Amino acid sequence: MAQIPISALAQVADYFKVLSELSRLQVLCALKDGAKNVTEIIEETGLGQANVSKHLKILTQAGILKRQPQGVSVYYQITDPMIFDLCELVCQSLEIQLQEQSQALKVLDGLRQV
Amino acid sequence: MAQIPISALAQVADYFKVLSELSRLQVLCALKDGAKNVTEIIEETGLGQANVSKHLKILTQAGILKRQPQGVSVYYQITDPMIFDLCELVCQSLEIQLQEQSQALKVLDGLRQV
DNA sequence: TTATTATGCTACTATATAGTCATACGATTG
DNA sequence: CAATCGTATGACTATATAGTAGCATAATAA
Repeated sequence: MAQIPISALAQVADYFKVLSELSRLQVLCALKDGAKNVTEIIEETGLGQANVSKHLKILTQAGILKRQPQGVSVYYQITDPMIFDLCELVCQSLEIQLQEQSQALKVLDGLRQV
Repeated sequence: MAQIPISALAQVADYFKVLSELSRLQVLCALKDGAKNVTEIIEETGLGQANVSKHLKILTQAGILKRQPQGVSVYYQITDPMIFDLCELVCQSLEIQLQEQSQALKVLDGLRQV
């Protein structure tokens, strides 16, 4: 605790907060294979326009997306693919938890048979 | 998008949500060097008792902590040190952002001198 | 210019949850 | 058993924010 200043920890918390919304993760997934404009993101996620716009702003302010106006439309792109490493790690952890739970269920099942 | 089911994404979002609170990160940091009981966690974080207890429950339900009653007190322990890898990655990303921002400021400064 | 399309902005509502107080529970001790 | 210590829980308030509707703005086309 003492070694990590509270302000730094708060920034980390804020970063996680940005990633803690299903809609925003959907947007990030939509951009996984490259830049897309707002309309395309709306189509791919099925979210409302104003809503998508809001989330794009939040993600951009967090430094996760880059905004690139191009003619009439605006393209958004992921700046740091590290995001997907984060998701990867969380997914692995969740999988392990599921495995352990199913193991536990098996054991319980075994006990019931006795 | 289509390749990742929405329910899986929602689980990841929930996981990030658990980590998106400063108080909970403080608790995790307090447990970084090993198991502690609730009283010790309260002392180290400076948070209220009821509050700590609540956060401990959330962290335990998320599978991040393990609960171990021991006599009168209850010890909590981190189950998956991967948490700290996550924080590490986020910190690195934040540092890079800061560096880029300071670079940008330098450039602006240079322009102003002309 | 006017129309159209793409995006952003400003309230507003509804919901979730952090923190706190008071109380309850559970294990140990006398 | 009663008392006490450590922890958990329920009720409550205050705050934050997701989603939405409607309007504003900017770029292009007719």
